[in-house]
Amino acid sequence: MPVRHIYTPMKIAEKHRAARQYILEAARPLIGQRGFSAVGLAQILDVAGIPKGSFYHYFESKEAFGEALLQTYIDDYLIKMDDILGNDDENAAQRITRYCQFWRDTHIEGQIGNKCLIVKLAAEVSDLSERMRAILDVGTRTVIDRISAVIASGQEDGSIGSTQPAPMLAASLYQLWLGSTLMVKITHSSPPFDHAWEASRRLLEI
Amino acid sequence: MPVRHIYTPMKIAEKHRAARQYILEAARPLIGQRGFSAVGLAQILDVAGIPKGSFYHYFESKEAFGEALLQTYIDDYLIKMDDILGNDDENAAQRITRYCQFWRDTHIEGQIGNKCLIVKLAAEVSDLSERMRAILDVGTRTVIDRISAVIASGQEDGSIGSTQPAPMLAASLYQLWLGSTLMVKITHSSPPFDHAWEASRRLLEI
DNA sequence: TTCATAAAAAGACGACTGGTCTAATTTTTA
DNA sequence: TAAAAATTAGACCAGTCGTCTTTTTATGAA
Repeated sequence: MPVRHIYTPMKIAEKHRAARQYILEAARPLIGQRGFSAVGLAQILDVAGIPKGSFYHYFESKEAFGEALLQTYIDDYLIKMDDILGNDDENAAQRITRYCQFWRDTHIEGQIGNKCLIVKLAAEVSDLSERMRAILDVGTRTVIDRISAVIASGQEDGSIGSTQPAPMLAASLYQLWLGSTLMVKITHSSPPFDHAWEASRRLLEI
Repeated sequence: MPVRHIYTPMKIAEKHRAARQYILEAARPLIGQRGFSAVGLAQILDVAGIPKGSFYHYFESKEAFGEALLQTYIDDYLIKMDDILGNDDENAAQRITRYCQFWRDTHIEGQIGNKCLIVKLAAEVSDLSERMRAILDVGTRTVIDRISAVIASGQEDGSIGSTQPAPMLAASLYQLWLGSTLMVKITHSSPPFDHAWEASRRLLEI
């Protein structure tokens, strides 16, 4: 690489990054509601206020864009998760309870753009793109690991009664809530969340 | 419309019904793998061996076709369910076990065309078509009701220990397995089913 | 400040696929 | 054989993703 002066390239790089972010933010509610394949790039870019022709300056392809979308969603989700599960004033059972409540709140009726992209896209994307599937794989594994850690600490502090292996309990809980969210989508009603919560309490013995 | 004689329309009606059936059968594996929106009518009709122009003689629209697809899938599924759950030689716990095993077998790796359309389409279709959502709503409700009935009989015959309300247990189980199937899709591995089964045993106390 | 150069945006464009509909053809009935 | 119905071919237009050239903007040196 040739020697070159350090001419602050911040402005350009910054604008580029910001535009990328605009596109991802504009896409999230659209794709969260209609799915990945069903939403065209034109519409996303229109909402983001970025010209169609510029898309390939920010993403290599629609699939690469989908990967970035999932990854940023998961990154954001993990931050929120840490926020909820990391509260050290509460015992583990209380933290799990808050997480379940957070899950419910995310999917209340009326909310249209903020719902869980994992629930929405898992079935569609897993058979569509190996790379997007891999991102979901790692992402859900991470989420389950964090739940598992809280459960393990609950088994120590006594707030969780079940002596089942924490990773297994965590996986079961995550699956249960994943399924309940699907049922909420199908039934347009909230009882599935009530059932998930009741079953969670029984499984954890809290 | 002019008066017309009753000229035995059996053959025509029969052919019509058969063609409709061909289309639905051809579509099931395609849509089961790639989703509803992602599969075009041209491809479905191509596989079915029906000219593209004829589609609207069999279905009013793609959405009406989707409704029929879901309804026939659910009807077929309920028949299989009755077959599995209706075996009177076994007690309720054994019948539930067989149903869970059936669920697993349906989603083993390698199987591509026969997987559960409800899992595949729930997230996509619920936000896309109110009528298709309603079919899924009634369909899943029916499935859960049958599971509930078996659980109730298991609580009577003693093979199921839990005294929780059967409808609630049934809903929880269904959600759990729905979610586990999503996780199997994401992870390309079967442990989610193992976790679902273990959690099912705990919830039912069998 | 001015200018040459490089980076980025713009939007038309191509090749294709989507669901739908009309006009023509084939088949069936009287 | 003539009338009617059922079926089909093909056109249609809106939409898809991705590419390409032109225009605009930003940059660093003189």
